[in-house]
Amino acid sequence: MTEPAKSRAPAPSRIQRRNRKRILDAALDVFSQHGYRGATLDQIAESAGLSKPNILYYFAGKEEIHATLLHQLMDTWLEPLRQIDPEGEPLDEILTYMQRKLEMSQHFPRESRLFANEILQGAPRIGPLLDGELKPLFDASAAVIDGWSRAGAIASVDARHLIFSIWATTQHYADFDAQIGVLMGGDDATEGAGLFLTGLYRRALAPGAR
Amino acid sequence: MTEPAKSRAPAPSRIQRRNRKRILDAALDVFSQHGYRGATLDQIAESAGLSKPNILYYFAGKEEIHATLLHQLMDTWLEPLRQIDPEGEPLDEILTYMQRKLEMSQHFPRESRLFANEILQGAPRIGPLLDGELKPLFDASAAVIDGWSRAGAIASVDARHLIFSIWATTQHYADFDAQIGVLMGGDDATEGAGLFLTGLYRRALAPGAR
Amino acid sequence: MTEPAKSRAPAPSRIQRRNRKRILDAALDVFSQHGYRGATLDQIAESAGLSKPNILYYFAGKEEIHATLLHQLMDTWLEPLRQIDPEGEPLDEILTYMQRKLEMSQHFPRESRLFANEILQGAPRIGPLLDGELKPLFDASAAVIDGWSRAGAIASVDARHLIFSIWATTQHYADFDAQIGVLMGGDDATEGAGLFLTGLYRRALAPGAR
Amino acid sequence: MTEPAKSRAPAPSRIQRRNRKRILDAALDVFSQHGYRGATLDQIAESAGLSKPNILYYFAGKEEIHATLLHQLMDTWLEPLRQIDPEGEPLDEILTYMQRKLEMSQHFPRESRLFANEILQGAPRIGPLLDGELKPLFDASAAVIDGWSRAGAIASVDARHLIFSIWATTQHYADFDAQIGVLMGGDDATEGAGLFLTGLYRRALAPGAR
DNA sequence: CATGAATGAGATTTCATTCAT
DNA sequence: AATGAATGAAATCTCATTCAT
Repeated sequence: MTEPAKSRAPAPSRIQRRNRKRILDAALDVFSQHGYRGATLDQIAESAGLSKPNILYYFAGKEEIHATLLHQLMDTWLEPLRQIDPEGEPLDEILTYMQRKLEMSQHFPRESRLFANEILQGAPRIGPLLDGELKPLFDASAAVIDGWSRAGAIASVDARHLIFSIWATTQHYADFDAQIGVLMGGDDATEGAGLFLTGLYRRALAPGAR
Repeated sequence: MTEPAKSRAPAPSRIQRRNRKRILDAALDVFSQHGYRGATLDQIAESAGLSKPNILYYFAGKEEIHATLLHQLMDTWLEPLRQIDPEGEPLDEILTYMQRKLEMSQHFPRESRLFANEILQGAPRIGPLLDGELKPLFDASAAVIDGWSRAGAIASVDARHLIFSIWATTQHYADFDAQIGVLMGGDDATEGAGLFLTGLYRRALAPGAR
Repeated sequence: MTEPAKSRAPAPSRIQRRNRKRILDAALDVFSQHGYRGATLDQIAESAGLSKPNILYYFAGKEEIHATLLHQLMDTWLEPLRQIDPEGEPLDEILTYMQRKLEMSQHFPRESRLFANEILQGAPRIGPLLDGELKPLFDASAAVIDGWSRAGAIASVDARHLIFSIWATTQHYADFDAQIGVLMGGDDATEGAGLFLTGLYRRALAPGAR
Repeated sequence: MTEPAKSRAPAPSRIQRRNRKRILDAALDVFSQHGYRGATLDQIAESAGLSKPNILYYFAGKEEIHATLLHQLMDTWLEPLRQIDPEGEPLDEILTYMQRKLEMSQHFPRESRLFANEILQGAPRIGPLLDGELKPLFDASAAVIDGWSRAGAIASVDARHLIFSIWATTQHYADFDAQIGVLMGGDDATEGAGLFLTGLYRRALAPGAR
């Protein structure tokens, strides 16, 4: 007995799923490198190995592909923040959070650049998501950290700026990779970044530090 | 008593200077907000209050306007780095440098975003400048700071990553302003940023810190 | 029994072939009449009955259409020269060659004008073809004729200038048609041209003529 | 005693005459090389060493410069034809005419190309001149030559096609110079052309030739 | 006489999207 | 599910000409 067709939302076939993935992957490449306006459907189609009209069979338009990417991104992006354990050892929690963010930058540089591009241009397409998804989580996390700070478990800092600084320093390795590549010559920045940032935040957040 | 016109170099008239300034200012607006590809001459012309062909009377094309902005930017951008005094008090020098960079982000957010946009997309147009102008200065400054670090005048850090972190944290306030605006609600980030970063780097760089 | 499609080379569809032909035909009209710079894609599109972007769907740009025409032209253009038979009766061979060139002028005046336009402006786009394709054939043909001349089979002439004169006199009827139309009043120049040129070259090349 | 200003047509000053000459000379360069549509006022102004508006102070527009050149050209161009002496020795007269035309091509190649360009495009701007100036002279000259031909003073030829052939062969050395340069390698075509054409027409027109 | 400044009309080309199958 | 063909809208840039002095 086969399932009766309940809704008209056709269950996506394997091919459909595979093609959507291909398109999104190609689009991530292209959008993260050229920005929204600089990217063309031709480039995406070429990179995905599909025809242009076929791209538009799966997505209503350029905008929708971009929006889909940003939505998918958001979940991944916020995951580390969610994992901060208010009951954990404060300094460890923060350092671990920083480390996770750094790893995300290193493993998902395209996502980082896609996000940076969007914010840089005033978040014209992601604005609502920031307010709806990011802000509550941000506020909650900042409250936790502020609690630690006031309790003397870490140095006295403004939690919101602390979070900003962690975002900035970790994402920098993805977003400004072109500059880092030039300035580091042949040296790899990956390992040094982790060591440096760990030391930086450990010293800066050590409870009792002046 | 005015200077007699000695040289035959076609001294730009007052109108020329004014219009070039207008154009560059308008272009800075537009490029920093939409990126190179997203910006249109129409927008620039509109914003400059000049006709489109008139824009092209002053600059050979879109690319030249962009290049001019990036070149002008570079000088301003590197100035704080040049002002680090190898003979100064190490911690002060670094904190002052950070403070200057932060002020630049706050006073020249458009320039910061223009630069970020360019790097984000792989520095396709500014690449040579990075290698020719930025790298030597970067290497020299890093050497000075590394000297201080090895001498124990500041905590033991990798100077190159320290500089990256200063760039990242200070520029973040300009480049990610759209996000910060949402997350800070109505609060102004300006003052808090300075206090936070000063504290962060003071503690992290204090000599003798573990 | 049709050929099975074996190769994966993107065989141009019937529509493709038809449209490319239309475009090239329209472009030949326009280019031969207005020259490269004087021709516009608008005119070509209008004349081809296609939209302007559709023209650019088939050819990468104005330049490519022009180049395609010139390349196609070259083959046709050189055919009569290739047909000179070194073993044939010399005077006949030359007169037949002249006659063929004259017929080409009369049947393909647009091609002749396209070519003339290009050479007139210094062969900026066809230069390499002249050197690579035309010159070897020209040299070979001149050598044959020079052989005949030295052997006394025709009058003593410089073969290279003889060829130039044949080109000049025959192509003149296509290239300077506008002038000829005015000067001949209503009379048709076609028949007279053949008779005149045949007589001219027969007398001028007759062996033994002083 | 100076001339009283009689008419309001201001007598052209020395500077005016010099500048008009400069402009026409520059325009001849540019028009003959790029054709009417391909030429730009910028190029002409640059080549003349004058500003663009100043060009337009002397001539009402691009069209007028072109028209002026064509009118000036016509006189020079027709001069050799006028010099054919109906009372002279027929063969000499024709050979001398051919020689003069050839010299004109060699001394004034730009004029030849300007004219060729115009005719090639259907004589859109010189049409009336052909009908008004050239045709009467052409008809008269053809009548003279036809008289000689019928009288047996030269071989029996159609005078009109004879004139066309002389035009074609002589102008070819100016108009198709780019092609001739390639095909002659380093050799100079000047001298050979005269010898060849003299021989060609002498033999072809010798009275009594079959 | 001369020119720096400005522009409207138009040229080539790009690109997201739609059509037709 | 897929694609070759087609296009309207818009972007960059050119150029003859005009303005204002």
